[in-house]
Amino acid sequence: MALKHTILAFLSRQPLSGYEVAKEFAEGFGGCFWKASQQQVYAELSKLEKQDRVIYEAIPQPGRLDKKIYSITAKGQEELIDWLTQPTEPTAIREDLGVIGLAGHLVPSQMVVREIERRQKLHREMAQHLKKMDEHFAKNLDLLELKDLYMHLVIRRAIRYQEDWVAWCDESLKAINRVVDNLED
Amino acid sequence: MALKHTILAFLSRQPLSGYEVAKEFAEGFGGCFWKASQQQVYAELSKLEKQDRVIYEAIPQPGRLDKKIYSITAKGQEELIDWLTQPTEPTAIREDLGVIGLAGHLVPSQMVVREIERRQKLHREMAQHLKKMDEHFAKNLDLLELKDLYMHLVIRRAIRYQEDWVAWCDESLKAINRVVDNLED
DNA sequence: GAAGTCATGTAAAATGTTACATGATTCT
DNA sequence: AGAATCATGTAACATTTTACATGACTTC
Repeated sequence: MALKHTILAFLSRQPLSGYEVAKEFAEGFGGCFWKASQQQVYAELSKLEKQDRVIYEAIPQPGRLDKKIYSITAKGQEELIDWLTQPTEPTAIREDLGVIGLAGHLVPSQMVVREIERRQKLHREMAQHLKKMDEHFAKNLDLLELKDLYMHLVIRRAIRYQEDWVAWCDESLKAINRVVDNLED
Repeated sequence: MALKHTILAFLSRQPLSGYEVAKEFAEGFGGCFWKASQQQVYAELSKLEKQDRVIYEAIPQPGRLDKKIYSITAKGQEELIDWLTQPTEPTAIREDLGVIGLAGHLVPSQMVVREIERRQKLHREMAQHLKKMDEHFAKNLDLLELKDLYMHLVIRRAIRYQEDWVAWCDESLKAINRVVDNLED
């Protein structure tokens, strides 16, 4: 399970509130390669706090709930490093669109085509968005310190992933059209 | 949730026993884009059976437990088609190696390099294996009927995915080496 | 004789998703 | 005035993972 470790990794860079951690997952770099809901984040943080992996400082805010600023502890960092030291396992692809490969013959090919086109557009947009996030790093590639280079590489991973989807959609649409045209002759 | 639908999709091609479905996930095309353990498969199948999405015929086997051959029912096929008709959502990438982008600075860069090299080798092997599975389809690309073309496209998706990993590893290793060399000067 | 394959499951624990709940502030 | 953002959570449910359990047949 990497949710725990991802949160620890966030906090190893800088102290953050639960709200900020959740936002990081939803919009930030974290969301490039891991996903977690707000509820999961709050639950995990309070668990980590009980285990002394993180501590928080409650900041009173006028007219609002206290903001809990979480920081990683020595114990937390130890565990994180320990985890970083283990070999990683490739994650299995879990992709709904893949089921079409098994059961696409049950629906008209036009529907498959339309769905692939829809997905292609989506992935194109995501790639675009990620590229914007990466701009700052990509521009100064030769000046980056290691810490930022790693960040850049993760975003690059996500960009490639999205672009690969776009290319696959292209390839697939062409192949389907070819076969469908053949059948019509 | 697509486990249910993936199993229904398998069965829409041909009746299978629980054991065979599980094998499909572990080794077959199904494993390209979805993953499920044997226990999950058996649990899901008996649930689907109670809901009349599938039925089974028990085949007695000498000196062995009965083999339960599951087939999809009309109701099951209806549900599957219904599901195929909905738009799919891209799956979030969940990838342990990504955490390194956030916390790689906590360990020596050599360790990061070694891990990326290890992963590159793994993905190269997986791509190789998938290409073998695809050979039969790739050879007869222009003769494939739609059903088999879809299958080919799913395998292609998986191949691209693995090859994209390999290329990213390459790119990343070069970038890290460049920065590390700079620091040493 | 040991390892691997065929064949089925149960049970507990960990994780993740969905829905609900509250309430002030800031932006349009 | 309504929507979005900041800020925290609880509870129920679904899903996944891990460990356990059994036993014959086949291949090295």
